[in-house]
Amino acid sequence: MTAVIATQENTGRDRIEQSILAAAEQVFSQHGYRGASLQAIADQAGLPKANILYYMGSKQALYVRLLDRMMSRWNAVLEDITPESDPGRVLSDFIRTKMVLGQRYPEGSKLFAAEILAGAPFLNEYLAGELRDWVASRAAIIRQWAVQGKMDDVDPRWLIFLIWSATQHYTEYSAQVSGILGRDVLSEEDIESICQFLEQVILKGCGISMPKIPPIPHE
Amino acid sequence: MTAVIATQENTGRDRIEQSILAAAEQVFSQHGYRGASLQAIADQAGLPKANILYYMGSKQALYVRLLDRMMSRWNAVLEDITPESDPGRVLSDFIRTKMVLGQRYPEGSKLFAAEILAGAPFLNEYLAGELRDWVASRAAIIRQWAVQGKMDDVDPRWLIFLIWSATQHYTEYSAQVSGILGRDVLSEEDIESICQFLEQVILKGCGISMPKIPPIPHE
DNA sequence: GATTGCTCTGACCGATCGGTCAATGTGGTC
DNA sequence: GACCACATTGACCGATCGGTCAGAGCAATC
Repeated sequence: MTAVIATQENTGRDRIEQSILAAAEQVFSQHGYRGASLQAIADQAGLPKANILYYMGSKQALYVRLLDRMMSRWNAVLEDITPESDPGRVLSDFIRTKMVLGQRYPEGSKLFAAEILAGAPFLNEYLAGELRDWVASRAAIIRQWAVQGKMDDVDPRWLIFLIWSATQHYTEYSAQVSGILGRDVLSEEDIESICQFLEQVILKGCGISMPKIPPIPHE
Repeated sequence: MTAVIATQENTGRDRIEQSILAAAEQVFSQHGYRGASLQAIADQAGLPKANILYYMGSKQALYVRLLDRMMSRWNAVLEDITPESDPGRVLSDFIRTKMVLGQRYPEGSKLFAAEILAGAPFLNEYLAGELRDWVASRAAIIRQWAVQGKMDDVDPRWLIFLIWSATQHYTEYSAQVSGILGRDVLSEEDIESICQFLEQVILKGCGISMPKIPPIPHE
C-alpha cells in the first residue's frame, strides 16, 4: 500500500489492447468478419462492449489490424534463398517453419483462412501485389534449381501451394483432424511425424535428396 | 395463351427448393453459419425472406440440409479399394476425383471448410464417427500396400490428409490462388497441370511408380 | 481544491437479425 | 361457386447488431 510499484503497469494501454486483440482473433477466426460480434469479443476479453470500440475505433479497424499483425509474422519466411541454396535444406526449413507458425498462431491462421474463404475483401490488394511478387520471385529461384539439375522440373507455383496447403491443413482443419485422430490436440510427436512425412514425400517427389545436416532448430 | 403447356412445371416445389439451396450454399460458403443472413439468401434467390422459411423451416435446418447434401457427394470416393489394388492407380484416381469434386461444387466445399473452421459444431459426430471409420479402413489398406512393398512405409493418415489439403486448396483458397496467378478462374489446362504435378510428386514421394494406363476419364 | 486530460461504461440509437402470423392468392374437386 | 389444401408474402415481434455519447471516475498539475 505504501510502496508504489512502477514496474507492473497492470492496466497499461498496451496490455489491454493485446488482450482485446487476442479475444478478437479467437472470435473472428471462428465465425469470420460478418459472423463475429463485438459483444462476443467483449465477453471473451472480459470488458464492456463500449471499451472495445474506445480502444479499436470500429469493428473493421480491429479486423484489419488483426490481418496486418498476422501477415507481418510471415515476412521472414523464405526470405534469403538464392539460386545457390540447397533445395532440400530450403524446402525442409520451409515446411517446418510453416508448420511451426501454424501451431504458434492457430487463431491468426484461421482468421486468414476465413478472410480468403469470404473472397478476401480486405486482402485483395495484398494477394495481387506483395504476395504475388513474393511467389513470383521464389518461383524464379526454384526454376533455376531445376535448370541446374538440383531437382525435377516441376511447376514451382504448384509446389509452393502444395506446401502451404499441406501445413495449413493441420491448423485450419484442426477440428477435422482432431475428430479423425480422436484426440483434442496434436502432440509434439504428431507434429514431428507430420513434418518428417511431408519432408520425405515432397522432397523425394521433387527428386531432391534429403539434406544431410538436420535443419535449423525451430524455436 | 390458349395452349396449356404441362411439361414446364416452372414453379414446382422442387425447382424452388433447389434454387433456395443454391443461393444458400453461396451465402453460407462465403460468410459461415453465423455470418450468413436469411435476407441475403432470399435476395440471392430472388424470393421474399418469409418464403425461405416456409420452404426450409429454419436457418439451421437449411444449413444442415446443405451439409448433408455436400457430404453425400463424397460417399463414392475411394469406395472400392482393396489390398490387391494398384496404389498408383488408386491414389491417382483419388487425386483427380477430389480435384474434380472441388471444381464441380466449389460453394459446397467452401461451406464445409467454413463449418470446420468454426469448430465443426454441426459435424462433430460425423467427423468422429463415419469419417473416422472411413479413414481408419483406408489407412489399413494403404498400410498393407506398404507391407507388400508396393510403396514406401509412410503414415497413411498423413498421406490422406496431404491429398485432401492439396486438392481442396484450389477451391477453398481460390481467392488467394486467383490473386497470385492473376486470373479469375483456373483454366482446364491449369487443372490438368496441377493434377499431373500432384500425381507425380505424391506418387514418386511415396515410392510408387506411375500407373501405365491413364486413369478413368472424369465426367 | 479547482482544473485538466484520459479512461471507462451504461444507456441509447437506427438497422438488421431469425422467426411468426394473419391475410390473400391459387388451382383442383365436387 | 362453394370448398379446401397449399403457396405466398407484407407486417410485425423481441433480440441483437455496430456504433455514439454524455457523464462518471481518476490521477497529475497548478
